[in-house]
Amino acid sequence: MPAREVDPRQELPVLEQQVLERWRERDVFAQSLRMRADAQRWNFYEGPPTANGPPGSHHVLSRVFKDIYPRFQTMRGYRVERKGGWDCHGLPVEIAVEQQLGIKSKAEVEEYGIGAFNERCRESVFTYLEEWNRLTERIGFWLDLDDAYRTLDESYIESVWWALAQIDRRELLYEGHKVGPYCPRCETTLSSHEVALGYRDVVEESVYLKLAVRDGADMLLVWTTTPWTLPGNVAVAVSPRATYARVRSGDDFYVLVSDRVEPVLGEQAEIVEQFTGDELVARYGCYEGPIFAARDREPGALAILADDFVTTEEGTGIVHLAPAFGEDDYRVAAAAGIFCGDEPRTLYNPVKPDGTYDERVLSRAGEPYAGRFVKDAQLTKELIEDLDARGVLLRAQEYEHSYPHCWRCGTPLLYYAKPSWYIATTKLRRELLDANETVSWHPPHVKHGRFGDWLSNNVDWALSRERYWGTPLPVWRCERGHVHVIGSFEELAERSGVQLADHHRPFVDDVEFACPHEDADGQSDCRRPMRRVPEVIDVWFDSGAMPFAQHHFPFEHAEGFEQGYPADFICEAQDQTRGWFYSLLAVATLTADPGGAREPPPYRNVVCLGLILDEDGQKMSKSKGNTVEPWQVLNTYGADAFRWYFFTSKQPWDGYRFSAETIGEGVRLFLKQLWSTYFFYSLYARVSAQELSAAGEPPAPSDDLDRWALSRTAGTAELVAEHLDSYDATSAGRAIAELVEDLSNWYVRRSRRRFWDGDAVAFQTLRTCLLTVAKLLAPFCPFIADEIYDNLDGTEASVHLCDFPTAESLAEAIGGAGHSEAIGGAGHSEAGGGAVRDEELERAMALARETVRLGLGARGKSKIKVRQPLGEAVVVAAGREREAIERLSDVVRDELNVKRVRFVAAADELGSYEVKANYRKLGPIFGKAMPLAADAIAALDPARVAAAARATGESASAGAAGATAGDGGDDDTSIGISVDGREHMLATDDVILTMRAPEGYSVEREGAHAVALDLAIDDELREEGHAREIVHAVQAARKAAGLEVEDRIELALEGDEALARAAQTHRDYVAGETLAIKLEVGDGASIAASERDYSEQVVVDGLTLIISLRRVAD
RNA sequence: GGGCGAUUAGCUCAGAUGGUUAGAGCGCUUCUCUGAUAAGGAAGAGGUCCCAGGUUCGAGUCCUGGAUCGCCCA
Repeated sequence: MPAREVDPRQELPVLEQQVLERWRERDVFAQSLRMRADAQRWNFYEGPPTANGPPGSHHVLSRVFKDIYPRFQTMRGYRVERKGGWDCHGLPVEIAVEQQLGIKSKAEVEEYGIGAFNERCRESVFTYLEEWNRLTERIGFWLDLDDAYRTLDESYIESVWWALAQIDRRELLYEGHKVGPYCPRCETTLSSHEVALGYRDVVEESVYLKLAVRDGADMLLVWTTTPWTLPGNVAVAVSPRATYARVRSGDDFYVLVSDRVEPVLGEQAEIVEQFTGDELVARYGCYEGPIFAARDREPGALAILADDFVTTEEGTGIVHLAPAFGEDDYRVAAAAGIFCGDEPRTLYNPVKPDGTYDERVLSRAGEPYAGRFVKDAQLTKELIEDLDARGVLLRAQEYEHSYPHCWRCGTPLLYYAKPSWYIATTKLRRELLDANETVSWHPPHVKHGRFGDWLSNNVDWALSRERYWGTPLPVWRCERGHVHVIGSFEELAERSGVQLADHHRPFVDDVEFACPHEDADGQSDCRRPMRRVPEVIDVWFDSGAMPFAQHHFPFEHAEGFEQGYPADFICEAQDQTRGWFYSLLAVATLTADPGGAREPPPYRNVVCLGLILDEDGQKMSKSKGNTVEPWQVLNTYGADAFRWYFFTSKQPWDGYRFSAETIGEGVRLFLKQLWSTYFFYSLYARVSAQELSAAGEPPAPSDDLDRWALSRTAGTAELVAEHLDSYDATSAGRAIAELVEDLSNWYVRRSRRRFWDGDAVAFQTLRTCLLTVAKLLAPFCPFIADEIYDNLDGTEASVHLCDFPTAESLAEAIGGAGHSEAIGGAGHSEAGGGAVRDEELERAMALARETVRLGLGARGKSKIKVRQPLGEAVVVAAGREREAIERLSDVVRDELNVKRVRFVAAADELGSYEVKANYRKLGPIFGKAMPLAADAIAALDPARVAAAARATGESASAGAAGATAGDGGDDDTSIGISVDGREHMLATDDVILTMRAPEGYSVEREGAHAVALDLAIDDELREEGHAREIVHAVQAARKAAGLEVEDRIELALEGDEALARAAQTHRDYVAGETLAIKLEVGDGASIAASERDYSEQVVVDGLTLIISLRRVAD
């Protein structure tokens, strides 16, 4: 029996708070872990968020998906550790602190002091920790927050150092002088996956330049989208094999790639000569430079080079080279000997690390551009004016493209030559791709699409950051250039004699030790002091190291790490494709231990979530003010509603368009319907509590409706488990919704009377179904599921400590009787016992419901109310369908309110037919001749076809494989058509028969199914109809009189004679339905005004009725 | 410029392996039920399945090209 009364208008957010309180009291989460302590592991990794900003709706999305599968697998019997984690380091934190301090540059940070600055970072990183924890609990995300890993912890840092030392041992760590993406505000290089986070569409000025060749009047046309790089120009390049043209335009001669002559110069340009890029180089060799004047550059000849990287689809097919600002520029210029790649000082770079020009760059007027930020729009304008004044500008043109910006501070990135530490991930490309092959991606296209492509185009990982708040790069170097990577704190302490309590900057920067490398002579050790390089590492390496670093492996907890590796499941938004998904895989591959526990990949299944957009499809962002505040949703609709929306509204990788209202809709549809069913059960179970407990354990259900409900529930349980096993919460959730819909709108609706009557089997059935739904729903909506379970059963402290239901567990729940038979019984089930799952019955019920639907449709057409009984419904069905509906004909009869259900084998018994070809069957046979075959069939006599179909149908249902015609067309039971000189004997399913409405019946049909109602109403039926109307009217009167549903009454009915007669004839029925212990009918029947509680005159079926009633005390 | 995904009713979404008349929920209109009732049921209106070609007897579904949107990469 339900322990508590259920409020039909329960506010779910309030309920959820109560459930949360109960979880805390009963320590349910911890208990769910303890319970599975010895079970097989199923591993989950938490991708660490940063807590220096408040959590938003997109965090709710990822966190509920991170919850549902672990919760499900726990119920399935696995041990699922759920260690939380926090990403603590990195630029986001530093930037937040800089803003607090009103600081804008690295110089100011150093002035403030690295120690103090990092102390502020350490505090800032947990600013919103409390809110994160509160939200995590409130949305029902079970995560071990007390023992969460934190990337700033000493133990974590030491594990990261260990990993880097491993990587160094494999000779994959190196310092490179490369041109890479660089943020001039943060003054640090970024990695490619960070760059990927910050692309934005921008409109910028591009310029076409005309550069005079060394000898002669011809001018090379050069196009660039980055005018700011022109002061760094040292050469130009052409594509060696492309065709270039020498073109006359007015009085000038220009040189550019042939394909671009018209787009750049217009139609009037005249091609004078053509030659390849190589010939161009040979012909001209040099051009006049430099483009901009500089203090340290003399006018002179600059080289024209040829290289395949130059494309000819855009611009002019001639590009300028500024080796300090472009990867290709750097490579080509170095190869041409313009500077020495090993000697960075020979590289011409007029831009300082803060993104401003140095003293060397001068305007035409001789003014220095020093201190101006190179991407500044005003500066760009001045540069263009300057170019014009120098006579080298052909034209400037706005150009829209997407350009990378710093993912945290928004500053446009520069491609900038800077020494930086790299990991040679390109050397492991094969291993990365192989590991990816074994991962199941959801959705699958990520594997060979976005993620696979990314791995194929892998570039070395730019690891170092010239910043402060991060894991210090454990690289020490002596003046001879020897490099040593420290792999543990102990090693550092041994070498240096210094024990650090905190290995962050600045403390670690002061630690020195003697170089352990051999000196050049090979005889003695170097012994020169080693100092740490100043950089910290990319935070993405921190998070990628979490599988082992969260356990302080290999220094501690080797077992915890090894058993917890790899993850069976991780889940993040798709923006992590190049973020955490990559860093996890890369770090695992870099530190792999072939054949051991650390073999990649570090995860087996990835659920990749889409983005959250607002109602209008716009990306949510704080600046647009279109975010949906999670607390607002939680307080209004609750966590279950929020979760349910994310799980079931669509496949999560497709992204969401939503508003708070959208979520509310889901509540009404599903949660309220479930709650209402649960309320209904609880209400009557409590009313009938005494008799039910007196009756003891009810027998196993034998009623078809009960067995149907249980079978549907069992089938759904299997389906849900299957879907959740394949990470498809959407289909699983929708299956639950369909079940609840069936229980509410069919089982309960059909069984109401049994509940009023205290039918123990009905209670047992519905309780079992509801408890099963609660368990199925537990991973989705953990609050409402637990409330229902706790009130209806409560054997365990929580639904989350139960096993996930199966068809077998359901059989046990309703009494083992049927269970053993279920194994023996092969498919066909007989009434009375049998398996819980009865697919035959489910199909039959579906057919019966279809029949009812059609019958109600026919009623609707005829405008005869359901309350008016009719004589018969004629159902067109044959063979197995007929048997199925016949089995459930009581249901059909009752729903349609008819006296009889008559079956006809085919619709011609009712009326006339149309006959149509079954395209699906005949299409493959006739091919091109199909339209002719269809015409031939349509031309057949429908009645004959129907008769033949019936005959073969019967033989088919008797077990024959199909009717094969004997000899030609004279067989009575076969009809042949002749198409295109081909004979074909029609089998039953070669044609589809549909019926036309006959006279005197209302017919509703759909496909081959049809239901007709006999509309004739005789006196008897009419009288019964009146009686029903009278009951209806009295019930309304009871309600108007304010009576309780169980109140007994005295009733008097007076009025039209026909009504009075009907009431007399159906006296018992009327009295019974209205709970009247005394019923007077006829002229003068009434209760004295002083005695009655209520009286009214109503019109029933167009006739007058006077109702008076009096409540009788118990 | 390239890659991936999306585009189906006013809205949110379903539509295995190509098959007869493309579905559901919400919203709207009408009717109905009334002992779960600020619920439930039935019917109706509402669609160039983004466009154009192609393959096929037959395309929302397969192929090619294009458009729009989103994401990602140059």
